[in-house]
Amino acid sequence: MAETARTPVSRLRTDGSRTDGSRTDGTADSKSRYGNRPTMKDVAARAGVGLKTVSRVVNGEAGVTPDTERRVQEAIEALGFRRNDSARVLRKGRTASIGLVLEDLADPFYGPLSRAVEEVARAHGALLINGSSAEDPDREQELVLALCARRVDGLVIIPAADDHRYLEPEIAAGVATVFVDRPPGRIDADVVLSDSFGGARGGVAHLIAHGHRRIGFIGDQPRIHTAIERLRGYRAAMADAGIEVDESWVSLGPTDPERVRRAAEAMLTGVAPVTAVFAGNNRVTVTVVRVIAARTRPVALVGFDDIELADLLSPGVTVVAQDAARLGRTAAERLFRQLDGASGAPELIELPTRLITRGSGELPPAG
Amino acid sequence: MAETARTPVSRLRTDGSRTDGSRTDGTADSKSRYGNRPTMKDVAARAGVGLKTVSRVVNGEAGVTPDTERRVQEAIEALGFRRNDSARVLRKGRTASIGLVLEDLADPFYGPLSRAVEEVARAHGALLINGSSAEDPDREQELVLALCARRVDGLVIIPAADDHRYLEPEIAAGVATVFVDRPPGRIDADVVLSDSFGGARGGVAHLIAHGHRRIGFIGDQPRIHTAIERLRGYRAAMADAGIEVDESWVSLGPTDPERVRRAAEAMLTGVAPVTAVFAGNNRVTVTVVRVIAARTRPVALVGFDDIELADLLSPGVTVVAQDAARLGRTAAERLFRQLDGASGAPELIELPTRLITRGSGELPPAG
DNA sequence: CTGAAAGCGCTTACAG
DNA sequence: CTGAAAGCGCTTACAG
Repeated sequence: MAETARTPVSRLRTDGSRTDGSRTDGTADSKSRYGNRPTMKDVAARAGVGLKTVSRVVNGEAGVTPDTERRVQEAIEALGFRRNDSARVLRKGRTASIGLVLEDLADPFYGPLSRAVEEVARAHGALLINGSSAEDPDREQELVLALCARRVDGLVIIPAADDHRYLEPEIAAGVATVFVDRPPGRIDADVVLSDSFGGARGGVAHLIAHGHRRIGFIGDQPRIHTAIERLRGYRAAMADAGIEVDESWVSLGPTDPERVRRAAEAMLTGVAPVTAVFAGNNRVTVTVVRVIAARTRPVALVGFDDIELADLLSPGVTVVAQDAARLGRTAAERLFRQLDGASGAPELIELPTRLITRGSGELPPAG
Repeated sequence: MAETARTPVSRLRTDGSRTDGSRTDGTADSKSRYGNRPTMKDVAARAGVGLKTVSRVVNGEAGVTPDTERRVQEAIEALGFRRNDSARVLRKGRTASIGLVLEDLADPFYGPLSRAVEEVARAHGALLINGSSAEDPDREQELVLALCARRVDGLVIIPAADDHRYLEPEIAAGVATVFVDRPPGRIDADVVLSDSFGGARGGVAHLIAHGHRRIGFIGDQPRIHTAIERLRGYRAAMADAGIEVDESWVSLGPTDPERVRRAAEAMLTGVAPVTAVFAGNNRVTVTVVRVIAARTRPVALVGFDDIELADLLSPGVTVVAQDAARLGRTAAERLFRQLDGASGAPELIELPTRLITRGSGELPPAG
């Protein structure tokens, strides 16, 4: 790492504010607070008007003569005044900010979802406070309650916990709440989900239609709702085709590469090795692709969630895609509808998935 | 989309607070504010103690008898009190929140960077307010100033604008600021960059070492600092090898697939077609991979930024990787050092890149 | 060990 | 058209 020191710069203010020593309220020195920023009171003093008049100008309210307005504007410019929204918020009761709690900011699946939530928030003049639960229920709760303490107007939560009763007082106190991707636990609240069951069932049926009968399922930990739903879809498709599932074909657990690799190797090398694998999410798919690529005998694969460059692999990876941006948009719109006073019963909104065939899911059974 | 209405739930509070009608201050009804949450004043009244004693208990300060503390705790539980950090912040002068402004929350390059910033913020007890500039200078400024109005303690900015003088009053007023990935324009501030020049130079030298002389460069728009630096690295490597650059080999512009595709096709089909391409960032690389895959004659490729599954393509994609997480971590640590009072001159910190060879960059020139 | 008063920087509800 | 007073829900600086 090269560290290059550069020319020192002054961090003193350059806007000339308060060179007149205008603080007149006799309070203790507050240099450390907000870097001693000018307040409306300072502006009022400089412009020779009342506090309320400054407030009117700053908020573009009617009822100020052009001349008065000009004098206030000049004082604002001269002092470099910027309204403290933190104080405004305290008085108004709405913070114009919402919280988004997801599993991991670094997971590409959540990028488009976050961006969609941000766009809706922006359209409503709200800022987005973002945090990762790291799939840890305690961390989720800690983060959610910290957001509530900041009095965010609403929360979009991709839950890690399976018990959200800790949110009941907050919801009762008026915090709008929408769950996404997974349902809340032990409370009733709005939730937007992809059709995990239907998507997985369709994906597995696709493999069956291409001649497979020994099909593996590798999914996320069983405490995660989507893992269970997708497994249920797998079992339904198998049952529909009259295939009995050998339990050695099914593996749920953490989605780190080592665990998934072991699971895949095991079901590909047993006495009744699978000829196809259904991967329960994007992380599983990526690892299974690697395992399959290292083997000589072809293995069919369908993955839940689309992944970048899936079309450029050989064969291309067939996936059950969910629309992450639409999940985020739908959830955020629902949230702002709550904030606008819509007070219907909590709803479950389920978005469809889409099978994208690219080759890996159309391979016939080997051997 | 299936919309399933579920059982209605009551949104009334379940914690039994204020069933005694304890609001005693005679103010106007404030039902709409924060959903009528209990305040320290309510807790104090219920526990029969002073406001300051409640504050002591809530903040874990010493000097409260066990008995008093117990009474206060009981009142807190009974009322479902949660401290309003929004009010606290107004008094304390620090919001314990930082802003992160990046180009696009949906871009996978920024995922690990955001997560790293979040972890550092979390370690310092701060929340992260996140927003996308959409590569629009006006939107960047709007977002940054909105964050300043909320009085975030600091800002981590991946700039879209090339003039940041609008930030001078804010920095002077004490807002800690660190730029990442690209330097600020027309102001002096801390900045953390990857070594774009050196990385590109090394990547192009790698292609030259494998026999290429006609090498294309496709990069981002020329107003983006990294695009210029990487092009400079390309030119330096070519000059080092005594190769004169034909300007038809160089293309800068937006990184949408159509533009990049046209640029790539043009330099691969001209009178002196290139035998290798250096791609200026992850989005360019992805499109160039697609273009190359559709052609019969092999083309060597080195891309700036690593991409997922790059190792599974054939050939694997050779890249100049930057450490996005380290960029974020370094910037955030620098930010909190500013907030802890370190008042040195602004510094430029440059992080090294790493060449990862996977095949595409080691192909010999075709034809 | 405890609490009343003043204040953070705004907006609200009035009164002129 | 304009502004003084009270208040949002906390913390600070004191005084007992």
